Amino acid sequence: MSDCSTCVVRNRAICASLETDELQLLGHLGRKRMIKRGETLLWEGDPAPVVANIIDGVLKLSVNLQDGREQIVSVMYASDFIGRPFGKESPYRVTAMTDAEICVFSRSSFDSFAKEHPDLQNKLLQRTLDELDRAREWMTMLGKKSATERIATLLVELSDRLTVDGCSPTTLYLDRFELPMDRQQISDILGLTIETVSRQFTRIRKEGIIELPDRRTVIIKDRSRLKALAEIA
Amino acid sequence: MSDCSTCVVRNRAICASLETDELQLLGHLGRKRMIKRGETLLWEGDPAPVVANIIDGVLKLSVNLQDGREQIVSVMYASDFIGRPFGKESPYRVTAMTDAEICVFSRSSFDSFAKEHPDLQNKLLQRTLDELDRAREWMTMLGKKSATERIATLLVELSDRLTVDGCSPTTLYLDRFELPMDRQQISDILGLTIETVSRQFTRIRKEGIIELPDRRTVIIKDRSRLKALAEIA
DNA sequence: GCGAAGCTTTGATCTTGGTCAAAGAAAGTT
DNA sequence: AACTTTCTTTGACCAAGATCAAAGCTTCGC
Repeated sequence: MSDCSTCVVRNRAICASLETDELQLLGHLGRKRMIKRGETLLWEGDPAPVVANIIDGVLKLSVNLQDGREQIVSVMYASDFIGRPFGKESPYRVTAMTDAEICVFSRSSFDSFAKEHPDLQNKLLQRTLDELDRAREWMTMLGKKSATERIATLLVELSDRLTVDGCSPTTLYLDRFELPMDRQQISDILGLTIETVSRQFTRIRKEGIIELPDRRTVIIKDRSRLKALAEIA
Repeated sequence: MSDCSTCVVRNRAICASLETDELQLLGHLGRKRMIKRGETLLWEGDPAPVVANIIDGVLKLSVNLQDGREQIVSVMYASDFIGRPFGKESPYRVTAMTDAEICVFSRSSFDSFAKEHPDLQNKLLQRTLDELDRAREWMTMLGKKSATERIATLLVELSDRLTVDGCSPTTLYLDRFELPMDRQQISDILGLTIETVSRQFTRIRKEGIIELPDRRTVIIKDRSRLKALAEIA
């Protein structure tokens, strides 16, 4: 079991909808678990035995094609909810992009707990609606944006979502952060090739908008120009 | 008010989660409404005053960019649910692609009804999760598929979703149907240009996979080859 | 520290799909 | 029916990004 009251994502995860006593009940069902970078939590087509809250780290949801390529359909951060409650198997593979800490529940026990807590279910619905909005924004990117715009969009999102876990205000943007993924994964998120990703990084670096002290670190030097690049035409 | 018991989508829409007497209560809140092709039901950024079930017809959700172009992020069919319950404004524009009939509820009355009917809310959650899966499939298409694959994918989806409204079994696929959208709209769905769409139509027509007796009609002559085309690599 | 294995970057070339332009076909109007 | 308007197709050309290939860098193991 987990001690929810001291959980760093207590107020941001779906658990925020619960009262203290209900939280304790849920806590008895959950279990903290570490997963290492690269480890896969859920395989597509699996009867999805678990759902989870992300406490720390970054995970990806991906659709893997027969020829070995993959499209990453979502990148999830601390306080996000993972898995497919109620019925259905998970249609995606869920893999850790960084070492991560998650709070797992068996699907069946979570399902029945949720059925008895409409507030939780309501929160879950709102989360899912938000997730849907995010997916559709991504669709617009894939449908309409150029390579440069895609890179800029990703960097802006990361600098927003990668804030130090716990209690940072949502207005905080990071000007320096570690990429939770390599170039290949960036290309799989953005629907580009690794070479194009690399060339675009070089390009906006040469324009002085960002710095890349090493392959994983990004420093945003000119946020307003980066944001302008991320916008469409 | 609407007479839900005779509604053609009664068993497929979210209303299917309700008992007869609850259904009557909801029916008092709903109102049938016709909208004409091209008419916009909801504008992006609006305080989204309504939610609705589609009874008949096809509607699109779109993100409209400053330069007048648009990305269509979803195409919705009979029995689908439209709108953003609980809070938030609608981030998309909702427009009829064909003449359509919908069952509208004011957001506030629907919200409070849903709060008191967990089954309905649960159904709504499952719908939204399904919708999310659909959006992510679309993302994979936009990220990885070629122009030909995109066209083939859309035609397969339409022949599946455009079944005669009411009570057709889900196994029915149409081999002849009317496109609910023009070439421009197809290009806005698939993230292509209208010229590319036209060329790809011509191509698979010349290969004998489909026939195009007029600009709106599609006849699938060789479904297995069309399905093969829709698959990746 | 040396070598192997991975990443990442850069370069050269090619392809797909975009852009620009114009002609054909339907549909709507007078 | 003639004319306008709108939608669709086709053609010629272009460009963004993909592909193929090779060279630099890191990282890791010994």
